[in-house]
Amino acid sequence: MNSLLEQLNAQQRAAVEHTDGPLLILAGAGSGKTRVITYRIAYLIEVCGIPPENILAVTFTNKAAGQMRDRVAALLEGRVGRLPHISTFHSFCVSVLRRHIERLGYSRDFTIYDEDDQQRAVKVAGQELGLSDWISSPRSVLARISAAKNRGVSPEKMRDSAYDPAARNLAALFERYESKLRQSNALDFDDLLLKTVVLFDDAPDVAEEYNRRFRYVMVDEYQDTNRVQYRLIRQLTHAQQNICAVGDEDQSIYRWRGADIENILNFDQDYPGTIMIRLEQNYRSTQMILDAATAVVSHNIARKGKSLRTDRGAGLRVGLYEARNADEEGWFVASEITKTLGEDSLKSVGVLFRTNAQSRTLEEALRRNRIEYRVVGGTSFYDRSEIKDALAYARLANNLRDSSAMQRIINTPPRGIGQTTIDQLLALAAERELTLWEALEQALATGAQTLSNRALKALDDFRIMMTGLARDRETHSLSEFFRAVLDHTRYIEMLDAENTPAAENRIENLRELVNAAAEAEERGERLSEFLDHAALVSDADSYDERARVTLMTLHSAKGLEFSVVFLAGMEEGLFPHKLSADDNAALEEERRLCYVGMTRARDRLVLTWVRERRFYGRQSQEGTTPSRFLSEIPHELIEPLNVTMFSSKARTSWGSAVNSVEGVERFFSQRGRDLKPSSSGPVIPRSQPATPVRWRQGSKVRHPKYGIGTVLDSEGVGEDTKVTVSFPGYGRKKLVERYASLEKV
DNA sequence: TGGAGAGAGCTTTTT
DNA sequence: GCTCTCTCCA
Ligand SMILES: Nc1ncnc2c1ncn2[C@@H]1O[C@H](COP(=O)(O)OP(=O)(O)OP(=O)(O)O)[C@@H](O)[C@H]1O
Repeated sequence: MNSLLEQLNAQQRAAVEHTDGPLLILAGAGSGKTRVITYRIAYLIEVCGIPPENILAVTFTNKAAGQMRDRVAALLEGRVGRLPHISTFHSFCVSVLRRHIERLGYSRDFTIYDEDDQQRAVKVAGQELGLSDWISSPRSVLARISAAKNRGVSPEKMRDSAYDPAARNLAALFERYESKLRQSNALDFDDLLLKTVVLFDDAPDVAEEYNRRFRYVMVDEYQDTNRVQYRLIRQLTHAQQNICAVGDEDQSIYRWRGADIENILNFDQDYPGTIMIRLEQNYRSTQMILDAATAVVSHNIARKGKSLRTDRGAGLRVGLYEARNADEEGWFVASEITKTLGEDSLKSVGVLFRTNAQSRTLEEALRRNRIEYRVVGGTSFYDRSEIKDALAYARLANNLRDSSAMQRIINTPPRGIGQTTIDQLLALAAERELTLWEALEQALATGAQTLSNRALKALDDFRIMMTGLARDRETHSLSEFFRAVLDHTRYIEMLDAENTPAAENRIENLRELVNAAAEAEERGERLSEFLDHAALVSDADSYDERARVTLMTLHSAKGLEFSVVFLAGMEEGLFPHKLSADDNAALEEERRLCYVGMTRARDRLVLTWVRERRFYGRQSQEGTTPSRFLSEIPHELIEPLNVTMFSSKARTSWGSAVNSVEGVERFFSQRGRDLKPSSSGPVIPRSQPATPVRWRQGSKVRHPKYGIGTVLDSEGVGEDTKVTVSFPGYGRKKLVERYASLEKV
């Protein structure tokens, strides 16, 4: 009990013991903010005797929520049966809405629309309004709709303040999009938050209920709350004011999706009597790392500044490596990881980057060096098309009004319902303000003349099948239901017929889905809960602390820590990203992102940048410039690592000269590009004169994943030969002989 | 209607 | 390099 407090420093303890009244913890990276929340929850339960169900802790990601849940459980050591409600903003809102959304005129089995669904809805809205041509990309329209929602702007408000045609078009689309979603009984991600706020406004009794229930509310990463989340927290705490918010203004990295740093800066005005506690001891990083990170973020003008110290000792300087291209960057990172894990196989390594596109090259390098790794984010299990299809069937069976799900699968597998037929249904739906399902029923009932008999038959078969599945949903267990879906829709049959390794892979994934359903069933989940889970746990390959090596974007890394961190792609245009270049506030956000990334490291931090980086595969950008963030780190904190690539003789003669970023650059400009790979490190592949004999153009080859394909081209010799092959269903692939295990047929 | 093949455009970051 | 979209043909 008291041992809880013993594991905290004086300020942290003060924060934990201050249980009642508003509390704000504003502190830098690695100072134990999250730890305070965790201990505070345990303290409230164990020492103050607060029932767990009266405590709510909100985080931004599932990853963070899961970690916090685990830590609280570990602190309580099973002495308390139930755990407090620890969840993300979004899943908290879903749990509220699943109970009370009827008050807003939706039904409780509402569907959560993902990005695909949203795009489909925008496109349909555009078609109905005759604005299809005006929409340059549905994504940008959606981004603006989302921004409006996060600011709490309704379609009506947008329309009333629209003075030019473009703004009026946008407002019209927004309005139609909203009515499409409502008609489909669907909410998008932003709605989950927004509708909860509206619900609490419109139904004060419900708001009261939650205020009474959650006597203690904790919010992690408060600096990244947007306006809607802010209002939600206010609503939840207005009665008791027992709120504990923690955050760090230097780690605010979600301004672009509406996060408002004013929320944390004005906290004491919102909650009179706020106690503010600052934590100034960093427990994570060495002095070198901390100094380097602080130096970078100090370049932000709009910043209060705070002090942070560490007892962890000076540590190693921040490594800096300049690579010729992204491949070499990958090889370098891989060889360093091999070295690191060779010294201590229990170390954790984080490989962080600005954009998801960087991931593939790095992954490839790790794979080739047989390093096990995990990727957080990116395409998750639930993003795969076959899984989405299966879930779309389930969604439609669950909610026949879900037009987006229906549009997705009405002709997958192909069942003779082509684009013309679908267009007619859509037109009918638009004309009579029907859902797609209702349009189908009406078309069948009235025997719409414009549709061929063959099309009508296909539609009727589809209707009968879906009605059957809707019934199965009620009579079958969750896993049986999914089996029925795959069976009755002949989805597996379609994949079987393809008879390719990829199709088998997809069948395997679908089996996995059935397994997941069976597990959910054991936990007592219903279909709608299962679907919520699939919609909300988007980074499904959630962070596994046991994994030695983890790849992810800087944004995903927030809140985590690694013994060794690689920050790849430190180049102007990439980081800071070129799209932030002419907006000072955006640039400062990039700099904070850099601070977040650097402070993830406990013992060692290595920054890498690349001289020539390819974008979209082809266009090679001529000569990149190292990121400005690199030059913002004092030279004495940097250790140039390229030196190790040369003989020890070269190192001594150049040693002092390269002890700076400029020095490294000068060094390489004088030396040219003839880097010699170090003898211990992995071999850098280099292209060789083309003498193609082994892979004749037009010959057939077999690939374990893509099946049989036709050779289009090959370059290089021996094991390094790169063969370009066209695989039916996959298109063109460039494969390196050594890794691809190609077989001649 | 649907498959294959070719071409265009695209990527910042996430719940 | 990848994916969505268009076009052509059975
Ligand atoms: N009093 C303490 N004694 C020992 N270790 C501590 C203490 N406080 C925090 N730590 C350790 O310091 C590290 C950082 O803590 P935590 O993740 O809670 O910080 P944070 O402020 O939330 O960090 P960030 O904002 O950078 O994500 C963790 O490994 C944690 O266990």
